[in-house]
Amino acid sequence: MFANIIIDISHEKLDRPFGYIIPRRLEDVICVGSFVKVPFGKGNREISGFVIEITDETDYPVEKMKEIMSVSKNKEVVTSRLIELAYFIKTEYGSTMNRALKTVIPVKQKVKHIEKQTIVLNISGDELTDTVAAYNKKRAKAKLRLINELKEVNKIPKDVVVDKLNITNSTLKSMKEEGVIVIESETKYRNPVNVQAQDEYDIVLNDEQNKVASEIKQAMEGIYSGTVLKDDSLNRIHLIHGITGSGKTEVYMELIECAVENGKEVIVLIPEIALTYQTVKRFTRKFKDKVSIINSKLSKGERYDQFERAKKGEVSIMIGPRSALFTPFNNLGLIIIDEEHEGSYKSDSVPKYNAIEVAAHIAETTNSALVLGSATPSLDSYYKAKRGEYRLHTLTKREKGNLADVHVVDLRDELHAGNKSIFSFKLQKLIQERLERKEQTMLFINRRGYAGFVSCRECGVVMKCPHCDVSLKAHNNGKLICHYCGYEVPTPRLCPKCGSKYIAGFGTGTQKVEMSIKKMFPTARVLRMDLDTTSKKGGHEEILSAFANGDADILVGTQMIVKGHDFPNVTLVGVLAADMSLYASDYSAAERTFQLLTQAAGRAGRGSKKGDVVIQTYTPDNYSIVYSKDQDYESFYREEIAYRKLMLYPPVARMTAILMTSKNIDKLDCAVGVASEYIKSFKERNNQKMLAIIGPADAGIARINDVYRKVIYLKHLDNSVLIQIKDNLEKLIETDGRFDDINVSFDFTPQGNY
DNA sequence: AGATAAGAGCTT
DNA sequence: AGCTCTTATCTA
Repeated sequence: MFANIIIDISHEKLDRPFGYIIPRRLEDVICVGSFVKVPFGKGNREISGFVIEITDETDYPVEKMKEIMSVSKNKEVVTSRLIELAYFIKTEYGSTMNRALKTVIPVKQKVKHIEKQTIVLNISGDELTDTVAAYNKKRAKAKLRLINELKEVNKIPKDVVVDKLNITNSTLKSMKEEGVIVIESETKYRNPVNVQAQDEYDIVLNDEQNKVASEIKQAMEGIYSGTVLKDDSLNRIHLIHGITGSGKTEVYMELIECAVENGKEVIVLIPEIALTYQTVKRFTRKFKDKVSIINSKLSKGERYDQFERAKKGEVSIMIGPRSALFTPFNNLGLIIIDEEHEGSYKSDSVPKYNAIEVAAHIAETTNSALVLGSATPSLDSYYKAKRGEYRLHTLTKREKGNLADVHVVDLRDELHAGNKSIFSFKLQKLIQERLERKEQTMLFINRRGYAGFVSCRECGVVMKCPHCDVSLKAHNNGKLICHYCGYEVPTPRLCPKCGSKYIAGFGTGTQKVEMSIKKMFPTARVLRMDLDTTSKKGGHEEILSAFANGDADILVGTQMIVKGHDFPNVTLVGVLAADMSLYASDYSAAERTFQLLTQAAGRAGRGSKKGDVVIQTYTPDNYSIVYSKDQDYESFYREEIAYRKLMLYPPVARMTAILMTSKNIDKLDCAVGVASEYIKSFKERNNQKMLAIIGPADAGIARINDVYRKVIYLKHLDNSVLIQIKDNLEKLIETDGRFDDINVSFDFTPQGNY
């Protein structure tokens, strides 16, 4: 017998199955999905691999074939269903089969080869060069790269975090042995959320919820009984558009119950940020120990255990972020994706899969229903629903409490009225009221750090990161930090260019808001929540529960505070600079602004008390601001989709971003030119009048970590044309020497800009 | 010539 | 990716 094996090395040239002989002694232990060790290459070095097929015939000469050495203890590491899914992800999103398999299996296998590490050097000068030479006899490429990096680094004083290097683990080990202090990127794990059985759960659905639930349940019964066909997406995929606080979760509960009663298993995706004890409790109260939860803070083992329990049938409901999609259930019947508009459902590392698309594929192959829910559906999903690809359901009534009063404040008027603070008079007055009434306030700002960038008022020079094309952000620990590569320097007291002492921060960040609040309302107890405080204190949950317990009067934070949390005592929400996200120059800026404001406004007045929302802006007439005031999704959608139609933007047309990066700017310029000429000639040759080519241009951030970035956008109504261009371009890139040292990546669903 | 660095090809 | 064999480049 032979086994076809995917070698555990992620490289295009090895991205195919290799045949191995299954020795007699292993015949009973090896199955499809086994994780094995095999001899590979000259010198027969021991490499791991996944068995993806077992067969008794082979094209490869048996006498040249090697034997499998050993099998890992647990027989089936990946189920056949997940191998198929990995193949889908590989072909759909472009990655090696090895990498696709790894995204799909429960335990993140150790990445053997290149890992990003932060290193700190405690040596300099000749000593440094000698050290590097000493431990790098063999690996020419790694060595060269390292030396180049280190030469540059030499200029920087010792004991300073210098850079993030791509180095192999063995090099890292040797460096440690050589006495170089190496700080590896830390991974923090926390204990899983404890699932405790609680008293029976208080659910009575209102008419509206009932209607939606029974419609979807009817479709589910149809799916399970086989009357709904595989490609009947209208019955298979459902979009629930329910305003904030309309009780989507109650509907989910009802649907989950229906699936469980039919002997089916359920996956519920919730954005990581909303995966708090509060959220999870609602599920465990109803479904008790049938529920399992995973989050990214679980250790590999803990996470693996939860997936094993699902595989054995010990649990039937899995709640988690994006990766919970890969729960190895044997009898899946329902996938729910809550807050489906959330950006976190799109993977940002290779393979860049979209959880909604993958879920749709899983639903089709496992005969399950897919339910998407949001108060502010993504334009993409709503468009599909309108076109009859998804079934649309709406919830218009707020369960308890009323929609808050939304006040839009024009910041230009405030300035004219002599208000120099970052809080409008209206907001100040309302905060004061809340403090007196012992109610809570949330203040939201779309930035972190004490201030934005730092510049000299004398000569105008802006403090920039030496490795990235972005300005450094000032933090109140006296340091300037690059938010892209982590580079940090102490804040200079004098301008490094002209020596002026008038060097100061601009803009407003969460820290500055916190300070200003404390100054203006000295008695107020303020909590701050942003990337700084959450990483320090080991998670946002701590801050949120402190706020929920009433430990503070005001919560100041970035995006993360507006997402799906339910604080009954919050009656005031302030959005300090609503336009901030409008300035992003990509096509979905208005969509994200509308989502953000609507979700933020939905935070106020969840309890019995009336709520107020203050939106401060310089552009009060912008439609994303006007419609969010009344939570008028429909009108926003109509205006936004008209714009997308006019401009040929997604979801009306398909778009591809071709991102090209290189350390060498001249080579990059040349390559980008070649690519763009090629696409233009493609357009001519094939008479593709509808193909729009934008660029090439610098990416939004033109340089990150000393790597230059350029981008070309393509738009077309027909995605297959874009794929054709991609295939042709890839061939060109492989053969044309002008693309050496150039990294090219294609993104077929670009969100935000590059 | 001899050493060494960059390049190309292959892996079952 | 990592190993080995091949070719280009450097040192006197």
